[in-house]
Amino acid sequence: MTKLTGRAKQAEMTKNRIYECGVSLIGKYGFDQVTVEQIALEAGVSVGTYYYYFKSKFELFSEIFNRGDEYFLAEVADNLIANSAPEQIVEFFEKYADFTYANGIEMVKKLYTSDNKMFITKGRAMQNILQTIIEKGQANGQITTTMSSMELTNMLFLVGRGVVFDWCLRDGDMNLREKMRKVIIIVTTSHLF
Amino acid sequence: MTKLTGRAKQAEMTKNRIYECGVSLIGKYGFDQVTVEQIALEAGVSVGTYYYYFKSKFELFSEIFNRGDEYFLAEVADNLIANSAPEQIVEFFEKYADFTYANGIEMVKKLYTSDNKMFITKGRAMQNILQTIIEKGQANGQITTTMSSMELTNMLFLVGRGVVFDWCLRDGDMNLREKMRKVIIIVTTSHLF
Amino acid sequence: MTKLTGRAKQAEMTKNRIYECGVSLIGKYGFDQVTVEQIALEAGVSVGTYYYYFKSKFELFSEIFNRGDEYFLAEVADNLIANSAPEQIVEFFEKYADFTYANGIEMVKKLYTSDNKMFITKGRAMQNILQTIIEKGQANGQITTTMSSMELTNMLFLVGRGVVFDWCLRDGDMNLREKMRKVIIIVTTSHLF
Amino acid sequence: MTKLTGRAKQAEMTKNRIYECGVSLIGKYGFDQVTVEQIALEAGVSVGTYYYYFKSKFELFSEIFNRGDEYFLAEVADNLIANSAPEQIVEFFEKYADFTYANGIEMVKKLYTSDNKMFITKGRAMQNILQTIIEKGQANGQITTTMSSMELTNMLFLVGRGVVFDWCLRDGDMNLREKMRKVIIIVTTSHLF
DNA sequence: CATGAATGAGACTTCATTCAT
DNA sequence: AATGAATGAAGTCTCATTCAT
Repeated sequence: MTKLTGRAKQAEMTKNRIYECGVSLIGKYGFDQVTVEQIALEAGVSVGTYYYYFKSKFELFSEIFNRGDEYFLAEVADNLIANSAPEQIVEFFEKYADFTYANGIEMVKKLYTSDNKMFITKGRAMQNILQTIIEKGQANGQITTTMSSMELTNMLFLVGRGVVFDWCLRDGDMNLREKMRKVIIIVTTSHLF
Repeated sequence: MTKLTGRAKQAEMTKNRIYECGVSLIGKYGFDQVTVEQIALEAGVSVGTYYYYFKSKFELFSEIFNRGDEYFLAEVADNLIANSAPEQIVEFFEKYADFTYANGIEMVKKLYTSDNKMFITKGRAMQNILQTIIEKGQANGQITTTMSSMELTNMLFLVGRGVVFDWCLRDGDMNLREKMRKVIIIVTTSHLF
Repeated sequence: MTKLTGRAKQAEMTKNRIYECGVSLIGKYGFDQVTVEQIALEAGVSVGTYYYYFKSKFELFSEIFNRGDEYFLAEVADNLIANSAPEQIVEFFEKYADFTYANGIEMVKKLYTSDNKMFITKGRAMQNILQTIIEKGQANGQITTTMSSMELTNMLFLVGRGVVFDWCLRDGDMNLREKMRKVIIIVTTSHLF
Repeated sequence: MTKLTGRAKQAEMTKNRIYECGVSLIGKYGFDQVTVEQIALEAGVSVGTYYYYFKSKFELFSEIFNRGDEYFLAEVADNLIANSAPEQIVEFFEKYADFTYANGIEMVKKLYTSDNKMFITKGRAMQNILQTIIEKGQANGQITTTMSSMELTNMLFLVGRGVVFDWCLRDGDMNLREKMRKVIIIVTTSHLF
């Protein structure tokens, strides 16, 4: 089964190996603490090879985020089992918590920096999924229409990020999923929601 | 009680100057981007002098947080004018927003990094003030007792930080005080609060 | 005489393509600033292919010079229209100026570096043409014989290169042909020439 | 006699040591061939110290040129012994040749690159000295006035550089002073001069 | 109290060249 | 004839920290 379709496959494997090692190392020690040399060493390639596949140190980091987003889209979007919109929202954020948790605390810590413009890029997969849920909820009267679906989406993410940020601050020393659930429920059961 | 003239006063002034310049510089460019040499230069002292007053580069950063906490304690604790506990909570977070706002976006951005242990270790003053409000509210039935005052305090701070973090993400391009008010009201009017 | 079809022709075309792209790139950005990878990319071949045709990065640069010399020999040698030797010398250097100009300022800049041994080792074609003119001039008394034809040739080239070098220094911001003409006339009308 | 006036003098000595070693090394091997590490090593300091005194690798090179210019101004300007303007011009370029020669072939080679804007910076000491000579010569009818003093200055430097460039090409294998003398005499005795 | 020269480890990045396919 | 993945030495530069004065 290890039949290699020539160098192309080999190359992809190499890039993947570098990627995996990079993710792992950054996850363990943090972006600034990891050097390109370490990543290369861990991946069993030379520094030059790292730069053959990634233009800079940061590019690998970027890639992490992109892949994560795709993953989330594929796994979560069509697999919500709750019935009502508010319940789906809770479920959504539970998965968000799970997804975050799976990335590892150090990884997430690095991501949760205010300079990370990726959080607020419009049209991100996650945003769209949530907004769709909300719009359906508004359509059948389960969710307030005093705020727009986008505004509500933003607010929920804002709170969700607050939970994750808190989790980071405590170095993961709390149940992310539970806390997320609790907080989101409080918000979605407000008179004003 | 020695009247601060001569060397002692001079020394305090020097330390203060270094501190102010450090804050300003970090606020403008971020902690990692500012060098000790720059701070010293700006303060009109030598690198050696910097190290006479601060054990390391990070120690100045620490000091920023300490002073901020003290300031908050002195100004906010005894000046809440709202009557009910929930209203006081809203007021509290409005002041938190104002205080944050006053620190400047860049400064706050730098502070709002998950590596910043000071959110947990320091800032107890703020926590205590809020917890006291909550406890009074629980005592006279204005606030739920299904969660402990500490748990509630933490949750509120978590949400509050979520708002600030969001503000950072948007580079200050939103009304921090308004958003804070809105979100905190939603939480405190929840069935479960 | 094998009609250049199939592989042989293909190969020559490939080498030519690499050569052209190399010249163009070096002309634009300078030898040190251009990488083998860039040249290969521009030529639509792989790095490996570059090394199949050129032993090193420098070999392409060498080739530039060789081809230039050949070109000069073919075009200039038999096409001088002036009558007297001194006039032919002026005409010769006008063509040298034209030829230089045609190579493009950046290309020439790179060539006009004192490390370029090719000025001495190569370019014999040009030297020979000029020397022949001078010898004829000496033979019929138009040019001094107090210096050997070779010495005079070298001196004239030395001055000619001075003009080109100046042109380089001014980034092409002067009329190369005019200046060349002016300076060479001054030299060839000297009492001592 | 080795009394050190404190650190200031010590520092100056260090910078000078780095400078001297840099000049020497570049003179021997050429700018691109010398590394900062080598210079530091030779000077007996750390790489960091090199960068404490020079902002970049190139800055030392710059300094070489500047100091050379100053030197030329001080030594040559007021020490011309020839009487007529044309003779002074010859003398001037002899000194230019001597000065160039003293800098060492490798050094000069590096300097004689068409990218070196310093050659044509207006108001350079050397230019001014020569132009003054020419203007006096024009004033008392020794030099043509069909060209401006500036034009003549530029032309002479152009030729002078041609000689130096030739000397570089031949790796110093010719008598720079003699050749310079010869060529400049030819130019200054032209009908048109 | 204050200085600032000196350190040196270490970071990121580039690129000519090779070689298995 | 052609590919392009892989190499790794080498280079420039930064900066927190120390210490003799």
